[in-house]
Amino acid sequence: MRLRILETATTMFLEEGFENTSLRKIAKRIEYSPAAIYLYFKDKGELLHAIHERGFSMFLQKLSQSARIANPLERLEAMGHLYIEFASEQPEYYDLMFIMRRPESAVEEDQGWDSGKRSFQHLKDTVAECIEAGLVHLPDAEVGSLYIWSFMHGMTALSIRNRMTMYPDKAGHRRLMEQAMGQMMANVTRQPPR
Amino acid sequence: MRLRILETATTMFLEEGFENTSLRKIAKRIEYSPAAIYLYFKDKGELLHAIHERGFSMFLQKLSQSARIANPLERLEAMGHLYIEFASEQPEYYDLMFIMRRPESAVEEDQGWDSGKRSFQHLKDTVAECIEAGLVHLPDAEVGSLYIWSFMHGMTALSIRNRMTMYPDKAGHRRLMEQAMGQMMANVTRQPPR
Amino acid sequence: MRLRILETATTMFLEEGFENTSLRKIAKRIEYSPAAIYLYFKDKGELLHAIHERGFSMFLQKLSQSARIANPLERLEAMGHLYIEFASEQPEYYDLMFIMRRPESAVEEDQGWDSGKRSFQHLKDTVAECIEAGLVHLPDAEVGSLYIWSFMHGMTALSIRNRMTMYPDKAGHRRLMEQAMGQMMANVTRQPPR
Amino acid sequence: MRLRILETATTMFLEEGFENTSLRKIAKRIEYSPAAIYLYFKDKGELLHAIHERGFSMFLQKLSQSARIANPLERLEAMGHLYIEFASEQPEYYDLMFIMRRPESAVEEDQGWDSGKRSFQHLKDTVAECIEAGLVHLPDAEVGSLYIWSFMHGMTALSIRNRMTMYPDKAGHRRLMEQAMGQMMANVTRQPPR
DNA sequence: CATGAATGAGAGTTCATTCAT
DNA sequence: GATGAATGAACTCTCATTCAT
Repeated sequence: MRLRILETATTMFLEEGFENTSLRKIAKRIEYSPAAIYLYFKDKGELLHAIHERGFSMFLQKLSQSARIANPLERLEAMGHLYIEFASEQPEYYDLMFIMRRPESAVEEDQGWDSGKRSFQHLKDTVAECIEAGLVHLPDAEVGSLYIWSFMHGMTALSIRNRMTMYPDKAGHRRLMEQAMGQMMANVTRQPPR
Repeated sequence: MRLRILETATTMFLEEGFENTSLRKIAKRIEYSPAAIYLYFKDKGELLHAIHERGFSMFLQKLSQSARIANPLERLEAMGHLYIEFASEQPEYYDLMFIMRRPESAVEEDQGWDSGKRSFQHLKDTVAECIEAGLVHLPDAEVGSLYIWSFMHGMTALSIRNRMTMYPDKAGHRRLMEQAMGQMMANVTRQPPR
Repeated sequence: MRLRILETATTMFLEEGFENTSLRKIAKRIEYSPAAIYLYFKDKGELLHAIHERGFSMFLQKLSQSARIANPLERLEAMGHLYIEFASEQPEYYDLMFIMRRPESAVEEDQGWDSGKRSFQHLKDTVAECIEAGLVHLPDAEVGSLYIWSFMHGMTALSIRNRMTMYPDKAGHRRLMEQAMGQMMANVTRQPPR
Repeated sequence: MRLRILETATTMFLEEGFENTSLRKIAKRIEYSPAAIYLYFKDKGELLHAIHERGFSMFLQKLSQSARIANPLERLEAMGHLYIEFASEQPEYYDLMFIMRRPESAVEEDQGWDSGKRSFQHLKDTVAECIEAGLVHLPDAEVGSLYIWSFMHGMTALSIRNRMTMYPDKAGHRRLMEQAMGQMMANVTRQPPR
């Protein structure tokens, strides 16, 4: 069924890369006929889209675990941890959602990216709260949240796309990221005036 | 000639991705026969590799413009500007060098990534100097430089791969990035104790 | 269907040689698309292998017609006739099985040649019986059967590969072969002492 | 020069097979340009033809070593040894001359095969002498020589094209062939009446 | 609901050959 | 006498997709 295809496809996208994953191979793996996939998805693009959506739903759910934290700074920090957690646990989804090239058409219509926007808005709100509460050294929620998100994305993207080979132990990346994030949070937090 | 192929290929790799760029299409675009490419490059991989090298050579040259700056903090800042400049002016190369999925084989042998490591080392040295001079609020050059690079990469990668559509004016991204970088530098710079 | 491809391929392998027979040409001849062949055979090698097996199955079946002959000498003679018959009726298969260059890999693993060995063993057994019964002038079944097989193969190979043009009437080759075989049998058969 | 190309080509035909030897590869091996070959040979066919001729010239020269032997039976036996010697020492030439498929055109015009015919004639003459002298148990020179040649060719062809894997030690084939030939000669030689 | 059969398009790559220089 | 540059045609093989059943 639909879910089965989705999961197999996702796994294979990770294992072999998107471009190297053909419908044929997916079909063979789940022991269905290639044609069967077309009963559930119009074409390869739609399959991709569905995975995309699923990924974002998981992502938002993950982040929402921080929603109940009252203190905005603590919430911000929690979001960071959850972000790293998601990227580490679901690199294939992360890649698909945030790194993989989007088809030109999708970019124009900004299709399937509202979840992305919502996430960003969520971050922005939290940052704004932090600023208002004077907990953070950022004069502008807009730029501030771009700054934070960029940093988080940069780390994960470098790791996922194998550009952090100066730290060859890939399993250790997560700890590294946590450390770097600690650094960032320390810098962002207002300095106690002497 | 060789250069012509290289440039066309680079452009096309960006436009369509590595996997979707066929030698045939490259050949057609430069109005050569597919076979002609093989006179200059052993195979598709070698072509990719050549572009890669060219990109890094341009990148290192760009960054080296900051070498003559004595003050390490100023140098660090200059490097940031140059980084953004490179990514804006040569998004194809940036993508190829830092974002595009690397063939598994290349990852294992860490082929063609020494330039990458050298760049990172360069950054690390500068950060270390800043720390030593007490110009910067980072307790550790290793993590500190990962932090800075991640941030820089994150911004450019989001922009290049069309994940910053909440700022629809793509031409304005560069200014945004400069602002965010300013923010980062401000946060990193030691606060004057009262 | 499968059989159709097999037969066309066999014919073409003979006509043009294995290396000169492309899947494309086979496909065109049977008015299918090249891709269709891959529905039935994994690759060109498998196609070759399938033909090979079919050939040997036909060959063994042909030879087995002699099995019921009790007298070993008569059986040996019958085998000779059947051998010539097969080579004349199925020169494509004969060529493929006994003459065509085998891919180096197949040679090393001795793949698909067990039938070949079985046939030879069959011959050896018969020769041994003849020797035991004193019907034949050969002191050794091993060398004796190599001798006989070599002779049979030599004739057919020369004919199939067009090295018997000193007898331009190709249709007459079969009769010639029968005669030569008669000669061989006469020589092999023990001479009546005075 | 011409000879250099010829020799390299021959060697490569052996090493890799005729179909797998391209002009490019030959050119690369002798460190000439592919185009250079065309200065010496009209096309690949002519190159092949030249090798063919060279092979036959070597073959005839080899066989001619037996010409001075007066006793026809001894001469016949010597020819056999020389035949095996040639096939063992120059399997690539033997293959080209006696096994490799001839282009249809060559077959029709019987091109380049006069040497082949001459060799056969030579054999036939010797056999005829043997018969006349009553040294041999063959009632007919025509069929008799076909018989002998077929046998000799069969052995060598089976060995060269890897159909004698029931004797895995390829180096030992030559001894085997000599033995089998001994057998044949014994059978052919008239039996002493009682 | 599912498949078997089929295909057109296209991939990377190699080849024999030509021709201006 | 030799080459560098180039190509058209062909190769094996994979893919996304369709459609009758």
